[in-house]
Amino acid sequence: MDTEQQGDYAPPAAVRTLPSWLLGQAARRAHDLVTEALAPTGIGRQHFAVLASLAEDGPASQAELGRRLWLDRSDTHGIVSALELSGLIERGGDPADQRRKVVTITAAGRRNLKQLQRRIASAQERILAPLGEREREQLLALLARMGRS
Amino acid sequence: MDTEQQGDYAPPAAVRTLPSWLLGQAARRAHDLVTEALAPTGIGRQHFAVLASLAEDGPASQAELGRRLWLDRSDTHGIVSALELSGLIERGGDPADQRRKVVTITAAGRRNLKQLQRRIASAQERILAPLGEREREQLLALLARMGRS
DNA sequence: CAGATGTCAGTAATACTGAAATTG
DNA sequence: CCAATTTCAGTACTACTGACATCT
Repeated sequence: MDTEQQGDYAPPAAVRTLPSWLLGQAARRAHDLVTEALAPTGIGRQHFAVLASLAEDGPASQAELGRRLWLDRSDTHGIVSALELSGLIERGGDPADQRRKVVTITAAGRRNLKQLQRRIASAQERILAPLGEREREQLLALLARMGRS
Repeated sequence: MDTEQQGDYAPPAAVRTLPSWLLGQAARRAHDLVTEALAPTGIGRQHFAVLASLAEDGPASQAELGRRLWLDRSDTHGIVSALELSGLIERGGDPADQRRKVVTITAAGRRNLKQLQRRIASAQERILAPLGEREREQLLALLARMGRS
């Protein structure tokens, strides 16, 4: 209840100018805006990612879903379970490999996905609001290049 | 144990191109590199921030420290307690206001701070490694402008 | 037997909530 | 009486660890 950045106060330059700190602040703000945008739907960020992956890249086992989305196997299990309860995905056995459970997005899942994408898009808009069009492209290009090495 | 980004796998474009997702990935990487750089010292990121704030902006009550660093009052208490145990700060009563405890950095704290700053600086170097000098400046300028609205 | 998969229980780190006690 | 400060206990979310049973 105190973390909200206020009035005149600011961290010292030794903190405020750190790339890691600036990234953390921006990411936190982005996280909060997306979470807030999704809140009314009862669906979380990871759930959205799973739906998007299934819609875009097709059905997959849970383990493969985790690999696709860089999620822990253990966490993937929980997310998929919740989505199954909501009827947004189906979890069926794989005849070719009886260890696997093939996860497929349902019609309801696809329908829901579009709603979610609209909400998320508007959150992105708010996140990037302070920047102009050219600056947004710059930022995204720079961030995209920071993934490796 | 599965979150590590691997080989050919990648999230779908609907996720991979989201500003919020890109920020999250970059921030996570930055967080991990800083944490790793500080690990041998037994001192965390927030502890560093407290030391830096005290060194740069002078002594403060715990509540004011929290305001300066955008930390929760409750968490500030824990961080300050740990730093006191290590002898890096001192927590003394405020004669002018007996509710407050004035937190001051010690000589050992200042000495330690320089070591920490070196470690953190080298982490920043690794974080920004993929970018050129001009690009680094661009990125930081853009991030700095995303704090408000 | 090694390796992959799904599942579960539990931990760690961080951010947050709510409240009590003390003092201004 | 209201507000600020320190402190504590507990919650929520996310990421992660370790283990087990099942199957290839």
